[in-house]
Amino acid sequence: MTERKRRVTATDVARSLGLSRATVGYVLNNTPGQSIPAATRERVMAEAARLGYRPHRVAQALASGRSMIILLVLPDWPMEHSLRQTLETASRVLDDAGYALVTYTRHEGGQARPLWELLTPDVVIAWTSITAAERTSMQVSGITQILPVLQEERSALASPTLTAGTHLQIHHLHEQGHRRLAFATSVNERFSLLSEGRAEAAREASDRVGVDLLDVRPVDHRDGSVAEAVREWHREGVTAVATFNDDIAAMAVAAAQRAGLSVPGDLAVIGHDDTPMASMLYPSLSSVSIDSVGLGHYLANQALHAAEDRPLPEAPPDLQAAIVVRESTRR
Amino acid sequence: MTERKRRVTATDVARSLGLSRATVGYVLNNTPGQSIPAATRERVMAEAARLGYRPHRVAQALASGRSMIILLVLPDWPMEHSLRQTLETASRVLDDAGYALVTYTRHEGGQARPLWELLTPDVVIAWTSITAAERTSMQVSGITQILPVLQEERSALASPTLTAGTHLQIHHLHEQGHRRLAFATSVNERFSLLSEGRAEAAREASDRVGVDLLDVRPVDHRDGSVAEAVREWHREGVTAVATFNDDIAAMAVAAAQRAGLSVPGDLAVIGHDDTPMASMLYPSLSSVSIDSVGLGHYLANQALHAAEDRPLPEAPPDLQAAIVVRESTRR
DNA sequence: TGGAAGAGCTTACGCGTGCAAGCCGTGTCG
DNA sequence: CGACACGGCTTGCACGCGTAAGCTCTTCCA
Repeated sequence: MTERKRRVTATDVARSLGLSRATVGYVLNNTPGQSIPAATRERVMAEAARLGYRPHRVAQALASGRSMIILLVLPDWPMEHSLRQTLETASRVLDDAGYALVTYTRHEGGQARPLWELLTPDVVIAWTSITAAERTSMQVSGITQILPVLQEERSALASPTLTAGTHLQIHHLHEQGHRRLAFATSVNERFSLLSEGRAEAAREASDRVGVDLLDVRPVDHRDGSVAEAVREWHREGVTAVATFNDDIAAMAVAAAQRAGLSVPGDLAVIGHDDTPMASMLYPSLSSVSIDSVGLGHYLANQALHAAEDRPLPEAPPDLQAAIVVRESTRR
Repeated sequence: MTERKRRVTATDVARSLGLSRATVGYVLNNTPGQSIPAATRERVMAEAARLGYRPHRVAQALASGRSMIILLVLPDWPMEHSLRQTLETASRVLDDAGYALVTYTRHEGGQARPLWELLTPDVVIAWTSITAAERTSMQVSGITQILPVLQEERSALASPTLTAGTHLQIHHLHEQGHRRLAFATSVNERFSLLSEGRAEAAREASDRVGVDLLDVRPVDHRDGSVAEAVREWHREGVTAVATFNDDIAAMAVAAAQRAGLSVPGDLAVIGHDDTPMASMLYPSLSSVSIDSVGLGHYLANQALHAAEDRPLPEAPPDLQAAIVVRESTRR
């Protein structure tokens, strides 16, 4: 009784029906090129259901050479709301196609055995730059499909999607009548890639719409750099700040309030990502909402193409970012 | 050349050395009960390294019946900072023992193929209540080790750890001289288990220290219920609010400010979980910091014991919660 | 009426590994 | 001098599945 229950295998189903395992396999997999009468098909399906047969994924993976697992390597960012939505969407799309999406956040300290060695995924999506060593490790583990998302070379996603919101921020501030702006990024090293990209986008957008971007700098609340930044901005006549994300925006608002400035009266602030937090604060934060669902679809499709060795569609995703206007920039 | 590189197998190593595969296997696994001279051991190790041999986890899993994967089913909460730290810790501990920790957040809509069917983990840790159907699905998939974390029956973790912080909140507010309190929970259904637990803890703690807990209610910023709550509290002489988490606390602070009340002057507010956000706001939020690292160790150890069929230690984890005093409750 | 075509199966191998059981040669002890 | 232990290996099966190749019997047409 303490003995562990053996799981039901395809052999059990076959034996119970007096058929061969192959036939059962053909039916269950709907293998093309086999002539099996509907009657037999039904008998097999019924018996499999009756016995509670579940294919053993591990054995399938070994035999077929495909694990039906897609591994998404995430950057070490706090998991924001929009990212979660993206993941959910991607996961659902992949699930419909029979794949499982597993997410993996790397540790600071570095893990001894990275997850791709254990899971043998069919595809790895690298939503963060991966080192040469990691790349080698993947290849040695037999992973041939490695999709970069943020990498320089093939960043279909990087430029348009991840910086479009920044352009919108600048446009919005300009529309609100602001002419002297600043951009605040994160001191967090992990964001550097994205942070740089958005800062650059802010410069471009400012040039284009004709406003002065007087300052771009990383700020933090712990070392007093936000406080300092806010003071300087005010002194130099900056009337609005665009930020890298909602966290930075929240910090900027708090610093302004501490300095006795009113938001948005003395300083307008706009965040990025439209975190739930943005609408919870006072003043509520204007922000940029990302098409996280669309992004999820895009990621999933990229992965599916790669998994089935089809060429990747080169068309950039049609993702929309949108300004969400709230109190922190409303006049 | 376009042909996919075959991966290096133990057979390759054996052949290249003129040894049998079994010997290679014994050396690589350090199998006890085998007498293999150091010289041979070294030859095998060297050759394996030279060829870049990596054991095929899938084959290992099939042969040994153990996947060395531990699946953590997470509630559908926003992934907070402390949770991330818990996961990192647990992941690292498990990694040292050769296990991989995979996290899985269930979808609202329900996924067709849950991850445990695809990964065949050795252990599933359910950090959220799982339905009977899910339990059956796991068992059919051959998973015998299912560890509940939040479940009624065996909630070694639930009561002490997840509600200790609430007691601290009440004590802290009492110490600060507050005598008429309220407790704000989340309207979010997903939190209900935890939410209820903490609300109950708040009642207990209030009784014990001798303060009046005048109101316990779920609040939200979207339907105006926070605003209403703050108004009523003020009218009834409530001077301090303890909350379910930092999000609720932030909402309460914002609502108070909107109503023209000062925090903490007119209303003191304390959060829970010590989110990074807590220190970014103005006024900064007092909160409760959880021993997330300790929790991670605890989870990992539970999983390890289960994975190796050892009895679970009944001793409750020695986890500490601590008040972090910031502006929102400082007089 | 003979042969080909095909329907409806089965047999058998491979995926890469863990591990029980066995096999040969040398040394030791009674 | 024979039995026996043991070091140092090898042979071989199992894990559960995908699937190529083959096998038998019927049908159909020249």
